[in-house]
Parts: sequence; C-alpha cells; structure tokens
Amino acid sequence: MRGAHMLDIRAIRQQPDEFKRKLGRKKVHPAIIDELLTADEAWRANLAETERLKNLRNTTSEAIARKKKNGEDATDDIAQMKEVGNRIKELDDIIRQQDERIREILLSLPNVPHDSVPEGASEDDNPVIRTWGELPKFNFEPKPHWEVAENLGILDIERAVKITGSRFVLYKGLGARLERALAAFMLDLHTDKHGYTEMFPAFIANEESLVGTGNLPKFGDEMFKLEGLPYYLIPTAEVPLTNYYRDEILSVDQLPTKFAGYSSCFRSEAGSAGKDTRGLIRLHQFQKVELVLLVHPDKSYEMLEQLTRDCADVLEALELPYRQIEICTGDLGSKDAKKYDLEVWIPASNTYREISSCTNFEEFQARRANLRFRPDESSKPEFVHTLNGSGLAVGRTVAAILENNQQADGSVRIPKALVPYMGGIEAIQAPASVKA
RNA sequence: GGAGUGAUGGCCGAGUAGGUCGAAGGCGCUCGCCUGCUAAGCGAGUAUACGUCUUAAAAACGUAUCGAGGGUUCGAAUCCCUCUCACUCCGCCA
Repeated sequence: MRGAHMLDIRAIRQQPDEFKRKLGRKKVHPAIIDELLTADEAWRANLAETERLKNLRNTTSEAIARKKKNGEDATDDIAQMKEVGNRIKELDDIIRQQDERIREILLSLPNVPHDSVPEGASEDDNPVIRTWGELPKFNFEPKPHWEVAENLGILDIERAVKITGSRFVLYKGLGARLERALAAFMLDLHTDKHGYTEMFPAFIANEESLVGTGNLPKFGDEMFKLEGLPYYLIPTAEVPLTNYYRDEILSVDQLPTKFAGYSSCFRSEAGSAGKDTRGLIRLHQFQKVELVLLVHPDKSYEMLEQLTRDCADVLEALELPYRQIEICTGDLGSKDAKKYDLEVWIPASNTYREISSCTNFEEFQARRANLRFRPDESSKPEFVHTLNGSGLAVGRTVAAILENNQQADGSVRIPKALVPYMGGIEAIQAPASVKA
C-alpha cells in the first residue's frame, strides 16, 4: 500500500500534458513524468496479478478448512497454494521496489504553481504589489544595525562566536529584552486580534514530520540533524504546527485552523557562504513567530490574502516601512503554489529585505502529511489546503527597528506599540561608558 | 538507566490449544419509525487506503489494514523475532 504523495498520481495519469506544462514552469523535465507513468503502469499490472492470486489463496484456504472439518483430503490444494504463495512473495517484492521508485519520483516533484503566478527567471522579476510607510530621512549616515547594536551594548557577536561559532549571536540587556518584547507583541497581536491559537512546540522534529512539510527528502542539507538519531532541529515552527493534525481527519467546522507558533529556527545555510555575513540577517539560529493555516480548499487563495494582511499588520503596528512583492515562477520555492514576500526597509543597505514569506501550498503538504477533512457527514475525506507565513522573523525585525529608528546620538527609538512590552522604555540609550 | 504490564474500529471492550474475524457486545453518531415536548423505545446504517470497472463519480467487485516491520503456515488479531509508544515500580534528574 502506498501513502499519499504530493501530486495526485491519478490526476497525472489523466492529464499528463497538463502536468508537464505546469511543472515546466518550475523547470521540471517532461521525461520525468513519462518515467513516472511507465513505472505506474507496470506497478498496476503487477498489483492486479498479485491481488488475483491472493484472492485464489483466500478462497482455497477456506476450502481447505472446510475439507479438513469434513475429514476430506486437502493435500493437493495445500501443495498448489504453496506454489501460489511463493509467486505472491516474488510479485510483492517487485511491487515494493516499483512502489518505492514511484514514491521517490513523486516526492521529488515540486508543487504545481498556481496559474496566477507571474512568469519570471529570477528574484529580479518579482513584481512589487504595493509599498507602505515613509522611508526614514537621516541627517547623518545611518549605521548598519550591528554597529548600532554593539555601540549600545545590546548585541554581542564576538562572544557568541567564541561560545558557538560564526552566524550565531547573543542578545544582551535591552537587546534581549527587545527580542522578547517583539515575540510577545507579535503573539498577542495574532491571538487577540487575528484569531490564532498560540502554540509552543518542541524545536526538534522527526523525519516523518519533515517529509510532511516537504523539507525531506530534498532539503536535508539545509537542516541540522541530530547525530545518530532520526531527528532534526526545526527550520521553522511550520514543521511542528503543520504536522499537528498529521494522519487525522478533521470535521469541516474545525476549518480554518489557525496556529501562531513561536520557536527558534535552525538553518545550516549550506550554500550561502559569504552572504550576509554580518549582523542579524542570516543566522544558524533565529526566532520567529510563524502562522500556519489549515483551510478548506475553496478558501485557500482568499486566506492567502488574509494571512499576508495579518503579517503586514505587525510591520504597520511597528511603524516599519515595507513593500509586498509577489514571487515569480523562477523564484518560487519547490513546495509553493503561490507566495508573497513582505520586505522591510533596511536603510544602511539602502534596500528592502525579506522579513515574511506567506505561502499557499494547496494540497502539497496535506498529501504528504495526510491531512484531511470531511466536507460533510456522508462524504469521503478530502485534503485540506495548508498555508503559512512569518509573522514575523524576530531577528530581522530587531535589525529593522535598530536601523530605521536610530538617532544621531546613537540611541534607538522604541515603536509606540512596543513600549509597554519594554517596561515603559521609549528609547534604548547609549550607556555612559560603553562596554562592548 | 533497571524491572514489569500493555497496545484491537470515533470511544469502551470481547476474542490467544491458528481456519468463513473487518473483527462479538456496548456507547456514540446518521437516517427512519414511534411518543403532547424532552427522555426512553423500535428498525436500519455507521472505517481507511489502493486496484479493477466507469467519460468522471457513485455503486459493484477485489486486495490490504487488529501499534509498526519482518518470519512460520495452505491459512495469523491469535505463534516467533525486531522496533515504537503508553502505563506502573525503582534509580537519576531541570
């Protein structure tokens, strides 16, 4: 028996050309689809044969039982069934291998992009949907956030590197307080105003969960694996939250399910050597409030807009200028059907940087994680649609606040909404004697 | 970490000297009947996956599933092995 896969094999059988065209937008070679269909056909032929033999064995076994009860001889039947049994074993072996190959191909195929996703070759082709807020004007040269932070003594990168290694940081004093305040503020906003249920998961997940969200088998290199154990440090709370109802069937009134989860996120950042080597932008560990939605398939695109809105609300409440872009085919992730990014203004780099990704995965994760719902009492289970968005990445939010709100004297103004979370502090001041 | 017990359908719970067991019984749920209302009562139904068939779905048929995987056997919920999880006791520990 075969578990659910990311793409519906039956749909591919029926409309192979449609899938070739759509997956072609993600640079999937059509030959893969042909290989898949060939393997599928052979698999089904063998399956039909072994099922026929099993049926024969079942009926004959019943006959043997009857004969024995009546004191009749059944040795011929038993001898015949021994052979049938061997043939079944052979066939089942072949079927298992074919099944694994099919599963391998299906698990490696990316999600089908939604028709509305704009065509494009790379991130340079992502259209800007809208921009919000006024860019800050400085009458001095704005410093990058790591300089602002170290001058204030609220971030200690040198010692973090001593303790652990590069791409790790340590928040100190009001820096640690700011990190904590932001997480609490974001969680409160999403739970109180946006109707999410707060979740605090374990930061370690097993392989099944990572297959469920689509991080495995393709992207194992991007995560930290625990030595000798089938466990990984989670790259995002998306993993535990999306897997929360794995292998379960929800009732329709449980939709939409909206989770807001805070966690540390661990990323190996393999392949990004030399990129964003300074500051809080790209770390092996950062904290994030993640929003995860399980929704009715008819509602998922509507919900993607709402989710993006919920994440944008955080930026607006924090008075941070940002823009929303739509990810084009060339930049779309393997798991994604459609995605918006929110990018926050980073003055010292004179650019916008991603601070939230809001994605509709449609059935992709639901199939892998076997996440279903029953539309009504009498109907069969269907796959839900899953979405998630960062609401927000905390480290990058700290960076954005430090850079956008820095003052000529080196202090940093705390956004009004955050002041209560900072114990009433309205600005982080440079200490009289800076201790680095 | 040591010792022991256990894992059955939405839930509870039978079933271990292997043979019409997808699985008794109860509860819950759905539909119908009945009764001023409610409750009770009566009757029927109530898993999932995959395959075949079908334009498609449903139905029908087949196969599989009694924690997971493997083995013995013509035949396994029932016997054997491995693993996972839960509970109890002891030790350790934030």
